[in-house]
Amino acid sequence: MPHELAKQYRPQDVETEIAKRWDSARAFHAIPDAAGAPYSIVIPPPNVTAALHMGHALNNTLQDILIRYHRMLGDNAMWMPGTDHAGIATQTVVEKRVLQEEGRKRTDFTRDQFIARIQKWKDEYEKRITDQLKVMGCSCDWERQRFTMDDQCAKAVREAFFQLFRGGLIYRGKRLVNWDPITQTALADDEVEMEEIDGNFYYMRYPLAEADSSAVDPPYVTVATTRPETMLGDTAVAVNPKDTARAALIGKHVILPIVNRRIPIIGDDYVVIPNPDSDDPKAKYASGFLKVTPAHDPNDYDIGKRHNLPIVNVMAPDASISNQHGWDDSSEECQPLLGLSREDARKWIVRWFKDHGLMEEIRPYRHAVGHSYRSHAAIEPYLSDQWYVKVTDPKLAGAALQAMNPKQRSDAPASDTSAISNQTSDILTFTPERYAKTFEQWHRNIRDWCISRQLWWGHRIPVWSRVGEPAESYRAGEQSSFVSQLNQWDNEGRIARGAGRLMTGGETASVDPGTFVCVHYENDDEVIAVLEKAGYTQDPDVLDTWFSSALWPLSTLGWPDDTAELKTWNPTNVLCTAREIITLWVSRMVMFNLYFRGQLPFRDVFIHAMIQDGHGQKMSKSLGNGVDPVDIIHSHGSDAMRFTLAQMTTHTQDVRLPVECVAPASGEPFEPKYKTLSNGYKVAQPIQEHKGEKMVSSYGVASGEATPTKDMPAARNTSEKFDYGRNFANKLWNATRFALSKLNTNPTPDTRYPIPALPDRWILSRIAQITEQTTRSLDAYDFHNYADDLYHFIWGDVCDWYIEAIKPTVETNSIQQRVLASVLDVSLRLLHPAMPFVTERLYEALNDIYPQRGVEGLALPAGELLVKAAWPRVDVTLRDEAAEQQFEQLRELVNMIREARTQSSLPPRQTFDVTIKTAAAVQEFQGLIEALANVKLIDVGPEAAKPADAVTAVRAIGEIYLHHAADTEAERQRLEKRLAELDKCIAAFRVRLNNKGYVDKAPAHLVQQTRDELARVEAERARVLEQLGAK
RNA sequence: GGGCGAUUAGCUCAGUUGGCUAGAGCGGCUCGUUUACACCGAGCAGGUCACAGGUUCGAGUCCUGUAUCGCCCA
Repeated sequence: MPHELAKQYRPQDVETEIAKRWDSARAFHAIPDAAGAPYSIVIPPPNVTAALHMGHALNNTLQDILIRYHRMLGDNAMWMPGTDHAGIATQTVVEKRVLQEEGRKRTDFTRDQFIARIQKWKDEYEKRITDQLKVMGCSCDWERQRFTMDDQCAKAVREAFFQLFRGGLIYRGKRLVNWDPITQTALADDEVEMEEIDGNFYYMRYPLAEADSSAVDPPYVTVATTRPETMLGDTAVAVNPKDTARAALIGKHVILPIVNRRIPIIGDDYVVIPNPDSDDPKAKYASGFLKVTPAHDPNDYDIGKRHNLPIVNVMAPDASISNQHGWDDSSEECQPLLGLSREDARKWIVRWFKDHGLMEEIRPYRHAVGHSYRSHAAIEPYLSDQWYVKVTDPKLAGAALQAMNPKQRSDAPASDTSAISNQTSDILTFTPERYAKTFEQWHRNIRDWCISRQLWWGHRIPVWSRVGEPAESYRAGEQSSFVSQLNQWDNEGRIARGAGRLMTGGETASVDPGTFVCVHYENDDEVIAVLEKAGYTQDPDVLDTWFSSALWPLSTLGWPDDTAELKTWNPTNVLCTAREIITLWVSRMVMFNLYFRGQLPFRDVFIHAMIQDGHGQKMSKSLGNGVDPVDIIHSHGSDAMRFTLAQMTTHTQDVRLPVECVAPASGEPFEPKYKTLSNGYKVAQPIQEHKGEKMVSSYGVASGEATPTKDMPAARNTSEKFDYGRNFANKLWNATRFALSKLNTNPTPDTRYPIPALPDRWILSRIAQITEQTTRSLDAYDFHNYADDLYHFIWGDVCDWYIEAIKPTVETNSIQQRVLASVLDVSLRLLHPAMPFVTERLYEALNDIYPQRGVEGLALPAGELLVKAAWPRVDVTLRDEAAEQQFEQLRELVNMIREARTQSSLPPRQTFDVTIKTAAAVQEFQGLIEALANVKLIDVGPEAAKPADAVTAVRAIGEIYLHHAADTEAERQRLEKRLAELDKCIAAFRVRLNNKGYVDKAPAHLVQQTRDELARVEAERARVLEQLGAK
């Protein structure tokens, strides 16, 4: 039964039903041993922290285009879906929520209780994300969906940790973390907000220590600092060796006031050389001497490592001054400081320096200080024990570098690339190429990876330890049965001991091999019981989220088991992601997949554009300028969103997407009113009003500045950008609707008849071209051109010209019907990866009415579902250059007539008599001209005579005359305008041809081409002049 | 501080290895509802390709510098 198609494409009528059909056909499910070359993609797992935004929509649209394309090519295509637990981000979001709604803090719960709360959040958002992807039409293999903390992934994480631990690639070390002294946890860098505050630069004098220093003038050095209280932990003063005025002091010492610590003056390039005239505030305010406090400043920590300086930590975890955490030379003078807050300590020390004549100057200084985005307390760089992966090892970073496509490496031999091109399966290639550099530089400058986090939500570190006295007894062999038990388990691969080395204060020290025990299997209760009985406890920390993400192409496919999935689809074919992910994630997947499996996780990396708002700002939750793809699907439909996104994304530019509000009751979109925040960002005002309707903007919701109510609901967002795709979907819909009304439902099945008419030969030739173009674009990840070419082919060639050209004949011409059906079929196939819903629906309608399609040179075997249909293959014989050329002539003549008609303000509906004077072989398409230009041809030919009262248009191809329509003034203006254009053109060609250099050096065919063009243009000019003369 | 990218029509963007009379969509203007589509059709207007040098017979495209904007890493 033919389905009635509505007059307009209404996505909401179609999308749900089509999604159900795909689902019940299990169209997205792939099995390892099925036919076809393996093709696979793993989704960059979205964080369960929040719902997806437009950036995800773009990311997943592109992946879906690739997967659907390869599925149609006949590959065994599998797209692995899943989500990421996103440790710190999710835990923080839930903590905030619980505090807001129940007034309870995390520490009011047990660890297990609180994890259960996070788990609930995860379940909710995992579902929401999955639903978002499904309404977008993402053809993921949903039966395989994974989560980075599910059992299968946990098993992979455990195995990976164990192997690295045993291989000596995991160690325990000290690190400065971002410490929040109020909540007493470490924070990730992106949880630290920079805030401008009004502070001071303090210029403090440290006396020189050397006996002869009284001879030096002055007998002290002046250090400049914004944080005087940290001076208690100073272990050096640094000078830039290039600083000629001060470098002489390198090697001498100073006595640290109050503490009376003798510390060296060292040379380090990091120190800024002062320059009072500089625009750079650092140089302007610098004193040339930098106090070095390795325990309390990240840069100083690095300097300390370079110079092997001691690390003196003068603070307790609550940031009060303390001599209990790594400060053992606190003098009598220091005693009053102990226990003071850092703020009070600063006051005390400033006063002390003033009182002792050592405070040279205090200058006001506005600068950025990191604050906890949770407690808003100033962040304290704080030294603590952490676990590391030794990614600097050649087995990790080195292997990743080796795997790069040699053509994309900076040390590539410039000339010889011939041997490389056919080894593509074993090398890592970036698109666009420039991102290879990011990857390479990261690995060349890589630092060991801190993998422990002081969190509850995540993979618990599988290491048991007993730091302190029990290690002694282990060494002494007191519990020999215990030790021999461990030895046995070690041999059996149930545990691994030691953690390489323990780094302290820039040095490394051996650790008793019994201190840290990694337990291989999560459910090995026997081992765990014995360890815990012996006083071991499991490390309370969890792993960095990226540790489990790094295993994603392995864990999702079943590793460490040697599954059929793993064998079939790892390496995957392409990873499709955003720029900042190259270092965070791509790098780690490459290192891990190579280390654990000896193969790349993927062969290609495609980096796509970023989506910004209409003001060029990155979309972010806090600015409320993100757009939920479901909002766009609501206003424009999924296909429209997908197609527009694909068309917008190019290899160079980020994309600006102006965001509009939708009034909830009327559904009308409008541009919101904005305001500018103190940090310079432009955001929508929290409450918006449109034609009397009041609503809360997404910024209002995100910032908490307004709360949606029944009378003032939250507004959806939209963007008129997506009109582009919506209109296109509608165009395709109506073109098909028209075609279906013209197709005879009982066509002759014969495919081998000749194709007589010019439009048919022309459009089939165009089919051959567009198929080749789109295929090439998709293979090159060139989504913009793929979409753009199809848009212009379908709208321009198929609708504006082909369908218009066949209107007079198609109803009675069964051959033409067959071509028309085939043209539509190919269009639907080519467009399906980008617009799956509407094409699937139209394919169904086409199947109902006209099931036998295809012509000679173009096989189009019809199946039930387009999602499983074959990508078109065209025979070279379909190309018909003669038809293309002729159709071009036709178009030119029709355009001339249309132009002359409009410009002379002639009624469009009136059918004019027309004479055409041209040498072109017009006879073949006279009828087409009449139909397309709405004219009646009176005379055609090279010698056709111009009637007396005709409007004339002139082009190189010939002249057209509209009878009984002379409008002398309009025509004269038109001819003069054309004359000016031609004169400009002729002048340019002549300049070029009069240039000896051009004629001598440019390729001969180009010179000839210029001569031909000039001749053409000059001939047209002569005709124009002739017509003007007649006026 | 290091790296990468951008600057082309009022707006958002194309412009493949230098070889156009520089393009598209939206917006604007003028016409038009003889049944595919007003989410439409026909036509028109609109650009010193950020700026300054350079290479070349020839530069939107390559090189150098300047300005502005953005991103990534520290």
